[in-house]
Amino acid sequence: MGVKDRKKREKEQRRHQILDAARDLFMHKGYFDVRMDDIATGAEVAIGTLYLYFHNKDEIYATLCEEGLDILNRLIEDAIREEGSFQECLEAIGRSYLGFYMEYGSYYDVLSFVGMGFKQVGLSEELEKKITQKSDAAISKLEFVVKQGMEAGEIAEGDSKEVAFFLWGLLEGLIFIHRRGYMDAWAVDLARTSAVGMEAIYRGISR
Amino acid sequence: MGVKDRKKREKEQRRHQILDAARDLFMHKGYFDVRMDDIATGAEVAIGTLYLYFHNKDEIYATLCEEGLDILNRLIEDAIREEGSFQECLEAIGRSYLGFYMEYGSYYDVLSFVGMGFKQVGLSEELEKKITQKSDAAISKLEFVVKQGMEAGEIAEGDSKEVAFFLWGLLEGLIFIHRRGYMDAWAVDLARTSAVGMEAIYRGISR
Amino acid sequence: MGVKDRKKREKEQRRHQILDAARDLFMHKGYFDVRMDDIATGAEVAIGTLYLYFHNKDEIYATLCEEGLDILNRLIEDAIREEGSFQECLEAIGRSYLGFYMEYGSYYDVLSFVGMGFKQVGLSEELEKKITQKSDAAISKLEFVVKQGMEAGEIAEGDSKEVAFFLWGLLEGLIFIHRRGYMDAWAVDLARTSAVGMEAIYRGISR
Amino acid sequence: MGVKDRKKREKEQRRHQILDAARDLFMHKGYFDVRMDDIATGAEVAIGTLYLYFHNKDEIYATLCEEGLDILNRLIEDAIREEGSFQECLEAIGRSYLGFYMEYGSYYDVLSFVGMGFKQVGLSEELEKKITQKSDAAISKLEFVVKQGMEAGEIAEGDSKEVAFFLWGLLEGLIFIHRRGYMDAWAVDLARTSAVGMEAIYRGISR
DNA sequence: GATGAATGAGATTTCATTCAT
DNA sequence: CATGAATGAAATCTCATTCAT
Repeated sequence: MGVKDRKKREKEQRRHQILDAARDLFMHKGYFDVRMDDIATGAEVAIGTLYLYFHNKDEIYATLCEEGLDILNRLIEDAIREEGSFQECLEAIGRSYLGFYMEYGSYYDVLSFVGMGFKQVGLSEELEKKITQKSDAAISKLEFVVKQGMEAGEIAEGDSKEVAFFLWGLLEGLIFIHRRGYMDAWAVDLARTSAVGMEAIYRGISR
Repeated sequence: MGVKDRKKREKEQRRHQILDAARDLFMHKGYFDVRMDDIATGAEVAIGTLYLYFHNKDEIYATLCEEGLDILNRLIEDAIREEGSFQECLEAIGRSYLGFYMEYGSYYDVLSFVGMGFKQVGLSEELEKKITQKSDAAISKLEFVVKQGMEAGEIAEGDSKEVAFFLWGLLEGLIFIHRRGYMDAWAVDLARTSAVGMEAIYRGISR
Repeated sequence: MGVKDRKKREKEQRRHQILDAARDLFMHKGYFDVRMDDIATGAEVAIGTLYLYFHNKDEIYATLCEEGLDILNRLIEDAIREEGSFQECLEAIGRSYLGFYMEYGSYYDVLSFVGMGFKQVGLSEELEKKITQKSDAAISKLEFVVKQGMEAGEIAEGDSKEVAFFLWGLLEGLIFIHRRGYMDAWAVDLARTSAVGMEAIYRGISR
Repeated sequence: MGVKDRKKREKEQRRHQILDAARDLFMHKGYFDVRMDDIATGAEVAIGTLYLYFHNKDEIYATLCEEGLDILNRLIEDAIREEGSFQECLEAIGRSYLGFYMEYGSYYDVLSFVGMGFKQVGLSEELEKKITQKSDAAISKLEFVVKQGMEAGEIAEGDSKEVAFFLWGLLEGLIFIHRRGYMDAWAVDLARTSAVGMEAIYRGISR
């Protein structure tokens, strides 16, 4: 009994070791420059062990993508759940998005890579569907918040989808730029710029 | 003499053939899925010939990046040169940026890949410096425009760098999202969303 | 005491389970395409258990070969023991050989593979010796029958070894051809062809 | 012009180098124990070169099979073409078959392996069809000879297919036995045994 | 005695780059 | 200058065997 449990726990642990090592490597070197050898070394297991837990390199990668999206969605949901005005909600979402990027940067990189439209990462259609689904979920939530803001009269009427998209675009774009290193080079702060930008938009669309 | 000229012309032409083939391939298949063989076939030259014109695969790639950035910078300069109010200038820049993405999409993809922050492309530091330089040039121009707008009293005083960055961020983010296919899936128009978003920001920061 | 007996019985049983599973797999998929995992699954034991009963994969294979040869030899002995003329004896041997092939086809395949003359199976010298020994036993018996036939004046004098070999060759060759599927393709019956062929030879060598 | 010709000749030569090395290795070590490395070393080329001439290991193997069958068929045809009595023709065919085995033993091994019914060698259906076709051609020729012998009244009437099969079986079986090393062990000569056996059959079926 | 997770050597194949012609 | 056959390092994945529990 206890033995079985411990074994199961150990297996789970090993799986995590592998995913942790892989995430770290994918983040720093990108999908193509990570060798299965590297992951094995990083996880302190033999190469063969990797294939005991995952079918192939792509599956490791795919698993990381899913994990990342789950975290992101949870963060956004949390941000929305907290009640408050549209403005407060917007701020919360922005903080969540940035928070995900700052705290789970490795996932961000992993996900970006998939999203780039580079088809070489032979992800299964299943995963692609999952990613789209989970991303759609995030957009839906944002649009819902916008709609509520309009209905409450807090912001001007308009195409809620469009508004949701440019809000998302601002966040995504700033992170993208930060990721490339331009903000550090220009001594611009991501959080501040994001806050100021969101506020500008808010003022631009509020009644 | 005429002979020398012709030879030179032919060499230039051959170089273009190679770059054209490479750009097309990199755009459609991504850096890693393009083989030197493919480029040679596409350019209708022998594989060895590629190495007469470029040191290696990365250099071909690097040259394309530079070309792309040159075009982008030229477009932005053109947008700024046309005189007018800050608002008009902003709109012109937005249109230029989007225009670059729409008309020179292949360059955009190529550049995005570099921008991933991943080191996997293995580009030389020299190229990285060049790219940073040329990107910086673009930001400088944008910041300059913002500063002028502030000095002219058209928009509120503030950190011009910050404003420049979130304007850029909005454009970059919207393109990024569009590139991933989400806009098509949600039936949202890139140009319209961009215009509406920019206007919102403008209202948010104008006096 | 009963306990010890039961244990011994269980061990013997387990050994059989393993051999049964292995024979079945080797027959259907060939030596190289059978994994130790497959055998373990088929025998409903853990992979480690295989190594409690056999040193390695080859030993399992070798054991099956021995079993097969033992059966074959027993069948031939039975055929010879029945008294009668040389002709009757010859017919009985032919029927036995074919019977072995038809009823114990899995052993036949297993043995053929060894007989390929290829060293790739990597069997121990010990096994090779055993197989040769047991095959030699079969030939000896056949030669003895031929010699008796000559001495009895039923067939012409001659090199009894040679005669034994071409009798064996006919049987072996027909089975080989049948095994490859040519008889089915040409609608030729193995048993009949063998009988007719043996009879032709008999007539050719009988006084 | 001369240059092109020489290049072509060299390519053909290299192809032969590879096939020669491969045939030798397959003969001595069997399909599975031959590594692409071994073939490359044997042919004195780099590993990559192998893949310039053949798609994969199986294709090398397949090419050897075809070559072997072509040689065999040519030999049989030659044997039949020489006019003469059925008996003479039969002897000629036997000599040819044995000759193929003795002189082109490597091909024999290669072909036997395919014929064993081990499916692991992932030969294309195309090749399998070719092999069947070419083997069928050989059988057809043999049956034709038998039929002529019957019509000429040299041998007794009967099922010509059956007769053809047991003649083939005798040859195939003797070679098979020889290949396994039993003849050497028993100091029996293949050629003699074959000749005596064929003659016995001939006597058995002649009028 | 039984288990099965872990091991890691080793196999096939790819492709950027070179260099003799 | 142009060619393209040859190179060989390197990557992913398999599977017989071991050994701690």
